Order: sequence, then structure tokens, then C-alpha cells
Amino acid sequence: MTASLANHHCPHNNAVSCGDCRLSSICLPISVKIDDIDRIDGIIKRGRPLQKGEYLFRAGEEFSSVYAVRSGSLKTLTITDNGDEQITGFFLPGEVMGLDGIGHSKHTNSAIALETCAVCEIPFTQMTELSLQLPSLQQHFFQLMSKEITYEQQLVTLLSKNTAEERVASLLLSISSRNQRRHLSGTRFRLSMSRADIGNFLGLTVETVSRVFSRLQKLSIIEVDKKEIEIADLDALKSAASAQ
Amino acid sequence: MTASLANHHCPHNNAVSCGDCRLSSICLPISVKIDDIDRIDGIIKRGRPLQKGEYLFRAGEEFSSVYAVRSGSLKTLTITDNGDEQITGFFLPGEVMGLDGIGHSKHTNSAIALETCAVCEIPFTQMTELSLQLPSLQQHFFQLMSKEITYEQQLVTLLSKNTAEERVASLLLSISSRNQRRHLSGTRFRLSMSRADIGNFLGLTVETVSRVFSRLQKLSIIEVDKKEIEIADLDALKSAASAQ
DNA sequence: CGGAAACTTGAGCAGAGTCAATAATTGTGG
DNA sequence: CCACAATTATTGACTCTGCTCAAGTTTCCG
Repeated sequence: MTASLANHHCPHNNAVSCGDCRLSSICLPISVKIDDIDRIDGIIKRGRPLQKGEYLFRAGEEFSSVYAVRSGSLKTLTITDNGDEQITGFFLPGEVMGLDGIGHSKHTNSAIALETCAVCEIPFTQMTELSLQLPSLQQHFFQLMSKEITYEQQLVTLLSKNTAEERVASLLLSISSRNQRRHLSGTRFRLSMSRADIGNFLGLTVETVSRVFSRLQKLSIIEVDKKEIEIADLDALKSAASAQ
Repeated sequence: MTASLANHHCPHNNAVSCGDCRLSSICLPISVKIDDIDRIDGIIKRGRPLQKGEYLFRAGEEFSSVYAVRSGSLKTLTITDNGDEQITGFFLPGEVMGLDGIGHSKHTNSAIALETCAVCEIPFTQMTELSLQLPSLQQHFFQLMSKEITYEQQLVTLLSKNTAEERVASLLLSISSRNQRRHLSGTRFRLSMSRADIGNFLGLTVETVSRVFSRLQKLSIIEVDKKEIEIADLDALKSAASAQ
């Protein structure tokens, strides 16, 4: 087996360029031309893989880059005035994190690996300079950030209007569809985060999350085996996610 | 009195250019040079004032512009799957709205005037074209959007972790500091939105908002007279806003 | 001035939190 | 590779914050 082939088979391999990356359709604009991709590729840094629990960046640190997840998953969190943590997002392969740091030139979140993972570092100053020459790259980042705003607004709505069951169901559906976008199973996957993380993210206690999982399982809507989730009845899960 | 002077005195006057606008330090980057401001000014459209209840844009409409509030205030809202509305923000003079529409080339929110107000329309395509030549303009919009993301994340945290009293207190403090930024009183102001709007925004019922107002008044932390609010004890309000 | 909308206050209820005990799982060192 | 400690998850009993329903009051606006 050649080194090249070996590279392609290792999920945390960091030698693959954007042009070869299966995730580029998610994290890079489709409109960017082949030779432009090489220019983008030129500014991207690929570091060693992160182990579970390692920080990618910390709140308060100088902001210099945004990051695209290549493999594995991470959570972002802030510390509230009262000192407890608030998880602000879970990030799966192809997704871009750290956009919130741009506005204050410091990271407002910390990012922690939920499992072994690899990320692409995109130095922001170089990206903005390059995007003055590649309008579609500029456009892409405007869109990324705008979508992030919309996503946060939907999260606000979820927390503001929905019950515990609806929130948990919505999160499962969100992970499901994000998996499907990567051509993975939308009905069978492993949760890389703990019940506590889920509760923290959704504004619920661990106990409530656990109870909802049990209830959804009893209703044969999902099948739970530790962190493995199977969505047994997708339609039922969708109804569970939104009142009526 | 000259026309020019009259213009400067009317709060909804739409003839003032960015260079003369007292709000430009808020809605435009400080780093933009004087003659660059004229170029920005050249793409901005100023329409007739909106009356209370009028829509500036509607969810689902084609996205073409973002808007800076010149005078008055507006709310943005989306309609949930269940058909009820979720208010996603209140916008005061100098603040930019509509950034969420960029990612989907459609507005995801509707914007409604809470009182008579004037807005500056910033056609987005022209803005992005201009920002290829004015890096600081590009930078400014990246920052605006990033700050919006951070703001939404703080709102998520508020809804996820804080009690009714803390949420209401936080909103009052937010309005207070946004007023101060415009060199208005941070301790005495008029709420342009209804109690129902506040509750909707904060994930509370009208009754709860009303009760919190009464309680804060009984504690001599605020003085409520219909929509007029006076913050009588700013420190106490700050403690009320965050648990311990 | 009158009707509609907005606001306030009270009483009772329920969904999710807290506290607590137990069970299952993971990680670690011998 | 197993045993034990530490972490994570589940389940139950009880409590409490904020919701619902209801009635009354005030404010707004034509």
C-alpha cells in the first residue's frame, strides 16, 4: 500500500489538500474555481490531531484564525458571569468554528475536542486579504457568518418556546441531517458528547435529558445504546421536535 | 431657520449624509477615511420614514440590502413551525439589521417598526463590491456579523441559564448601555416595545414580565411609569441580572 | 367618549429542577 | 488483562419557578 493511499484512509490524516478533501463542498464555496482552491489551500495550516479533551483555542486568547473541522468533533463554550460553562455549539466535519472571535479580535469561546480530531486552521488576516482578490471567497465567508447568525436565532427560538422533549428531538434531528450532508447515516450515529453536554447546550439538566431519552425509547421513536443512537421512526421524531 | 438647520433638527430627516450623521461612529467603521465615507454614502438609499407597525422587510422576501437604523426602533421576528412568532431582536439607532438574510439570499426575519422611524438601506451587492476596494469596509462587515453571532450566543446563554428576573434585568441593562453609546440617558428611557414583545423575546409570558417589573419596582430598583423606565439603582439592577 | 388593546394581579397547576441513591461505563495502574 | 476508582448515566421523590386561566384595570386611539 502506498503512502498516498494510506493517507486517504486515515480519518485524521493531515496531508490531504483542499482539492482532494471530500469535505470541501461543505467548508469551501462551490463557486471557487480549481486553481483558486490551490491559493486558498496555500494559506491553510494543518496541525497535529487533537486528543479528546484538548483545547483548540481558549476564550480570551488573541484571535487569529478560524478553523474547519476535518475529522472528529468539538464543542465550543463560554464561561458565564456566574462561573459555569455554557456550551454554544457542537461542530462536525466540514463545519467552520471560531467566527465569533472576529468581532472582538479575541476568541469569545473556548473549543474542546470531544474525541480525537483533525482541524484545518485558516489564518483570518490572510483569508481576508485573499478574499479581496477572490470575491467568491469573500461572499462565502459572509454567507458562513450569516448562516451562523440564523442558526443561533433558531437556537434562541428552540430555548424560548420548546419543551425538553422538543429540544432533545431537535438536536437529534440536527445531528442526523448534518450527518446526511456528509453522506453518512442519518438514522444511526454515535453521540460524541455526554448527556451533560447535551443538557448544558439545550438549557436542561442531565436528569431531564436522560429522562427524555428513556421516554423516546419507550415510545419506540429512538433506540439508545449508551452513546449509539438509532432513529427508529424519523417522522415520529419530527413530530416530537415541534409541538403539533 | 434654514432648510439645512431644520434637517438637522428633525429626527426622521432622511437627507443627512453619512459624513454628517451623528450615528456613523456606530454603524460605520472608525477606520474608514473621510473620502471613503463619501463613496459609501453614494450607495446608501434613504427612503421615507416608516410608521409604527409598518414592515421594513418580510421573511421570505428576496434579500438585497441590509439596513441601518437612523431613528426610532424596530423589532425583527420569525414565524416558528407552530405558527407563533418569535421576536429575534430589537434594533435602536446606529444598529444594522438584516445580516441574517445574506446566507440564504432571502430574509429569514421580518422587520417591523415599533414607532416612527427612519432607516438607511445598504444594497448588499454594491457593498460587497465596494468592500473589495475598501478593505476596512470588508473588515467592518465581518466584525458586525461576528458581533451579531456573539450577541446571539449571549442571548442563548441568557435563555438557557437565567431566571425571569435575570432576563428582564439583562434586557433593561442592554437597552441602557445601547442608549449610553448614543450619548442618551442610560437611566431613563422609554420602552418602544410592548410587555408582550419583551416576553416573547425573552421566552417569558406577558404576565411574568409584568410581575418582574412590579417586583423590581417594589424593590426600588427601577421606577416604572407605563413605558417610561427609570433605573433607580443601577448596581442593584446589575446584581439582579446575574445570579450572584 | 367608547371600544379595543395592553397591562396588572391573583390562584392553581405542571414541567423541569434539585437532591439523592443506584447502576453502568470508562479509564488506569498493577 | 483484570480490578478498582472515577466518571457518567439512570431513576425516583419532592419542590419551585413560571405558565395558564381568569378577572379587573388602565391606556390608547379613532
